[in-house]
Amino acid sequence: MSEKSFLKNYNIRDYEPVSLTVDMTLFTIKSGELSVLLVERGGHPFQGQWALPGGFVEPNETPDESIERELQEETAITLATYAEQLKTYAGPNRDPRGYIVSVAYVALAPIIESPVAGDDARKAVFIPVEEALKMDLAFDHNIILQDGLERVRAKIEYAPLAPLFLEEDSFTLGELRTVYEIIWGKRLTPSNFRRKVLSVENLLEATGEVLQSRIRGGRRSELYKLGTAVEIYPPFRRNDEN
Amino acid sequence: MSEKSFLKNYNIRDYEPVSLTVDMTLFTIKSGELSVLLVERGGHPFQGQWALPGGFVEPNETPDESIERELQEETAITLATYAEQLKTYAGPNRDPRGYIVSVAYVALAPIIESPVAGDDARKAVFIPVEEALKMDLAFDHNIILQDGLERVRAKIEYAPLAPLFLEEDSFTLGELRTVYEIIWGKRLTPSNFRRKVLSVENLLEATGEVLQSRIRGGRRSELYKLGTAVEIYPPFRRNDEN
DNA sequence: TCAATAGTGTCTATGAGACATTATGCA
DNA sequence: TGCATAATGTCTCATAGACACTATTGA
Repeated sequence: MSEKSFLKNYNIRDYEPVSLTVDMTLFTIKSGELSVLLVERGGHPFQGQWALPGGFVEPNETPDESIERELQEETAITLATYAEQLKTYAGPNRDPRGYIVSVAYVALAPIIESPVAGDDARKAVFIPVEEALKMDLAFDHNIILQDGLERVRAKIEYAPLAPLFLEEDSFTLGELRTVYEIIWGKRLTPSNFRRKVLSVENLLEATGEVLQSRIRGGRRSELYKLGTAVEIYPPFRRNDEN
Repeated sequence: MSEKSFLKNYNIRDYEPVSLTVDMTLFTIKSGELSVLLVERGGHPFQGQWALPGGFVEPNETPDESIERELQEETAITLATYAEQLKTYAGPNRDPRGYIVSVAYVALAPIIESPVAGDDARKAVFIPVEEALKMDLAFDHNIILQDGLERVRAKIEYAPLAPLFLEEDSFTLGELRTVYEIIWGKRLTPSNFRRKVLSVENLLEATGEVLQSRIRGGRRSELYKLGTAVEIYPPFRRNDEN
């Protein structure tokens, strides 16, 4: 501890301190649309404007721990969510309060019916990404959202993340396909999708069960759950022409 | 300005300030091996130990600008280099001096014969990555190096970055193939590699010239330079079994 | 001549898109 | 019966790996 104090005087205080925050792009699928969680800012700057949820990193936390805490606070209940670091946005002019470093994350969650407002009575709602991109978000959050969206679209090509958008552990191939269709914004041929996912070793595991209680017609489908594969290889492809 | 001062008192000082640094994994190919630039630390902590080059971000800089400055300082001359953000490493226990945020970058450069030592008289040398990974680097730099290496190996699959390891603007397909072979650590079939790179639209552009002055035997090869393509699609594949 | 590298061409296996066909369920 | 979704199967094209073969140079 005494050494730490000594070292603190060494050269670290020659530099202007900065503040560390985390921001997240929390995606879910709501009413058939890929949506992102936005909060209305309760304080300055950008008061009253919409922003990505986030907050300051506590002195005893890593950013990973901080984002985990934020996720719990925003979604109220403990969800089987997923978060990974996206990119860091920093500079002297991002925030009028000073030099702010924001470590941005991408997080995925099944639909949450009522995300709770934060401590400071912020409103929190899921907004379809198409709409959110057109809004004038606080800070540089439009750019962060754009980057986060691209990450999600790219990453489900080779990582088994799509099932995280589904509420149940077991799901039908049609449900899984719908997730891809919504995120990529294009239709996929059911038979080809089926062949593809089932050909990846250990990606899905058949439960042997069949989905009961269906709303509209159609053959009852088999239920699958995630297998042990950590990578989709060869990856799916979302674009041929693009 | 008065508003800024007011806002500064709003809530930003409720949080422990942190220090912002950048670190880079600067890769090059030296003597047929993928190598990374390491510096010997001149000051505490980890004095005398090897580390990735980096430094504190100045108050008026973004991390991107900071890494650009570091690159210039380390390589002395202005190189056609490339740098992109890798990941941010932060936490209360990474550095005995306090809470340090390090934004890590991946940078690529053609071989630099004599990288200069930094202001604090540090030694700077390129070390083959295989060796560097076995060393006990300062801080969490072993992890950063591992992550940077994986990024390079993955990214040359779909981004036209490999030519950045070559000194000249124009190069032969054999030279380009060798870059891939060194980075991936596996042999590629020359004819298949040729077919692959030439089939990607606008990836390479034939100069019409032929390489003169060859050391050992072999047919003289045509010279190519980078085209306008920003993406290699469909991507190269480095692994089938893996 | 031989060795070494560049460049061309061929065969084959794999994977993905397109799409037909059958199966099963509800209204 | 009609419609909707699930599941199976087939055809074809594009791509990549393996590899044979020719071309061109220096030693």
